[in-house]
Parts: sequence; structure tokens; C-alpha cells
Amino acid sequence: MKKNMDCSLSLPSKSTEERIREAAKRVFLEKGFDGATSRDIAEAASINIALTNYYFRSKEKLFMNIFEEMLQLFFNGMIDIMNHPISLREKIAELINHDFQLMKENPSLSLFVMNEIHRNPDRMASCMGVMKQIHHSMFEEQLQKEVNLGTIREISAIHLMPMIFCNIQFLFIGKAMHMKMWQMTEGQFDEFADKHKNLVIDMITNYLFEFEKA
Amino acid sequence: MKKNMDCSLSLPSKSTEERIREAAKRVFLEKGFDGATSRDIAEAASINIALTNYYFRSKEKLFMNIFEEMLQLFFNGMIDIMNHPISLREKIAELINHDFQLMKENPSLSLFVMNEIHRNPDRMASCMGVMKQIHHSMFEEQLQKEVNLGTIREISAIHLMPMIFCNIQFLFIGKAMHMKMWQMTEGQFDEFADKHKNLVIDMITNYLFEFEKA
DNA sequence: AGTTTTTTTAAACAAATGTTTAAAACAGTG
DNA sequence: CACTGTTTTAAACATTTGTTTAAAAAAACT
Repeated sequence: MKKNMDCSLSLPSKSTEERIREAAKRVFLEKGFDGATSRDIAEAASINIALTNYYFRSKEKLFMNIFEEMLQLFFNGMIDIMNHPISLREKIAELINHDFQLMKENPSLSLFVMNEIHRNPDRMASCMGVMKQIHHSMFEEQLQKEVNLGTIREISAIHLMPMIFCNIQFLFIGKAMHMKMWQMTEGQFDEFADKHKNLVIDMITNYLFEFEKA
Repeated sequence: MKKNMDCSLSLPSKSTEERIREAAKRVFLEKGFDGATSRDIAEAASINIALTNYYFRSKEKLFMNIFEEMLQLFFNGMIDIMNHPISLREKIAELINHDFQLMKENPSLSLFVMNEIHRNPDRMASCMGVMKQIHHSMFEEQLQKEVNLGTIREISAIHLMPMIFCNIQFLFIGKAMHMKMWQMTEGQFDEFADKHKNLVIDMITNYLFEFEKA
């Protein structure tokens, strides 16, 4: 196999392998593993059908390649923030802001991840390492410390984390539904989501830090 | 077409049509439209392949039949509660409790609905009437009234409703992920979800009714 | 009984899908 | 240039998929 070493001047003209990956990413995210066909991907990448298997051996292998990248994208950012040496209050706001940005840039990421894990939980096996990092992040102890100090309500990470992530992700998981339901345009949805994000930060921090209110 | 009028004595022996519907419901909810095959459904219903089309003409028609029922199940209960003549505080708790019960009995309902709407938003067209009911329920005016009275924070229904529903539904949308992530058994998940439900009721009402705290 | 209508069955159909083949086009090296 | 390995192509392959057919079985009716 020869890689495109020529990263010199002129138009970069991405390698075929990368073209396939990018097309596959788009198609899988939009249609899911079951809904996406090899020909969909080939067409989206403007390449011959046989090339998907030439480079990735099978649809399943190509999918796993994309899926693992998506799981990284889904978890890595939040893990980084959880390990930042900042206050809990800042951290929660940061986590929600990051989640919002991630969803804004990848509106179907959450639905895609949830769906594929639901359909085939074993596929997550290769990424169990990433999930373990959540357990062993600074977040759990930081939270426990604040609880012990009495600065926040008594709550465990297993309950706080879904609270932090559900609000933004649910908006995008149900984006099509919300837009139909409230008859929003794309622009109106963005505006709505942005406002919602701030409300959610407000709600969670207010709930958590109940004792140190104005 | 002859219906099974014999609802007299002896074993009821559901009509073939109903057997197909029940099997299709199970299979579609678990695998989605794209992932479910006609043969999957026929096998789950223990009937001949040709019968699915004999009774429902096509996979698409059978799916829409099920999908519409699922949309009703998804929305009707919440609409009923939104129209109950009870206090806002009670109503929010009722909505969350109902959502929890619904998700407990149909763990993959929310993911299924979100997914199919995302893949094909037009399919929701037949159920736009149901959605309009949400707009015209007592909920929006009741909320606005409380805001005007100053008993609750200023917030609109379009923001409060996702807050109410996201927490429980996200738990079940990501049930497989949560269970893997925190290494929970089915029983532990139920316990976790139940506790979470109460936390969420607490958080939302505390946030909303900030002025009438102890 | 016989006749007609409804339901069920096995088999087949055409189209779509993941994958492979074998040859052509390309690129690099001597 | 010829030679070698790599990449791309069109065509084909075997399965699977949704759907239909035509006959058999069951039920309903007279």
C-alpha cells in the first residue's frame, strides 16, 4: 500500500483512503450502519464501489473505524475537561459549553452513538478503555470533596453526569422532532439551543450550590 | 377480509393480524426500520412470510401502522397530564413520573421514535395533529400565569418541556451505554433510574419555584 | 353435501446488497 | 524503454431483501 506522502504544494487532493473515511463518516452518521449501503458511501466519496473493500476489507471494518473515531470525539473532550484543575462550578459550565459546541458541529453524533451502542453493545468493547477514564477522572473525587465540605448538595457523579449531558444532547437527539413540533427553522433552532444551554447551566449550578445563593 | 369475531370462550388465540402487529412492534422497536427484515417479523410472529404483505400490503405500511401507535403512546399520556386541572408543581412531578413509567415499560421507545423521525421526518406528518395538541394544551397558559404572578422563574414552555423530559428519556436512550459505563445489571439500572427520577423532580421544581423555598 | 370466500403455504421473482475477480491504468525504479 | 508493485475500474458473484404468484387448506355459506 502506498500512502500519499506528497504533502508539498498545489492542491492537497486527499488520499483515496481519507476520501472514503470522510464520506463514510457523513453517510453512517446520517443513516446509521443498517441504513447506509456500500454504494451510498462510494457515491458520496465519488469512488468505485470496490475501493471501499480494497482499503477497509469490509463494510463492518470501515464502520468500526469510523465508530471508534466517533466514540473518541464523543468522550475525549469531556474527559479532558473533567481532568482540568478548575472549580466544580466552572467545570460544570465548561462541560455543558463543550457539549453544546460538539453537538452544534456534529448534530447527529449523539443519536448515532446511542443508536449503534443500543443495536450492538459489543461494538463498544474496543472503547471500554475510554469509559474507564471517566471513572478514574478527577471529577468523582472533586465532587465528593465538595459534598463533604458541604458547599454543594449531596449527589454522586453517576447522577450528576447524566444531568449535565442530557439537556443539550436531548435537544439534538430530538432536533428533527423539536423543529417540527415548534415549527422552527434551522436558525431559530440554533438560537433556541443557545438560550437553552444557558438556562441549563443556571439550573444545575443553582440546584447544586443551593447554600451559596445571593 | 374476515376478522376474528369469535371473542367467546376457549383460548382467545389472537388474530393473525394482531400477532403480526405485536411481533412487528417488538422487532421494529429493537432494530429500527432499516435493521428489521420482513423475515425477522414473520419469524417473531411464527407466520409465513407472505402473510405480512397479505395483511399490511408492504413493510412500509406495516411500519407506519406501528410507528403511529408508538407516537400516540409517546405523546398521548403527556398531553392528558398537561390538561389535568392540577397545580404546576404537581403537574411537573406527574409528567416526570409518567415519563418514567412509560420508559420503564418501553425502554427503547424514545430512541426508536427519535431515530425514525430523524431518518425520515415526513413520517411524522400523519401525527402533526398530536403535536398541535401540545401547543394548545393548558400547559403554556398555566405556566405563563404563574410567571406573571411571580411564583416561578420566568421561563417559556418551549424551554421547560425539554427540561422535564430529557432527564428520564436520556437515561433510557443511553441505557446500554450507561449500563456498560457504570457496569450495572438490569436491576441496578432500575434502582438507579428510580433514584434519578426523584432527583430530577427535585431539581426542576427547586429551580422553578426558587422564591418559595423553605 | 357442494360452492364460494378467506386464509395460509411454498415457491418464485426482481431488485438491492456486500463482496470478489480479473483486467486495465497508473506510478515508480532500473 | 521494460519491469514491478500499486491503485482503479467494470463486471460479476452469491446472498439477502421486499414482494408476488398460484395453489392448497380452512372457513363460511347455501
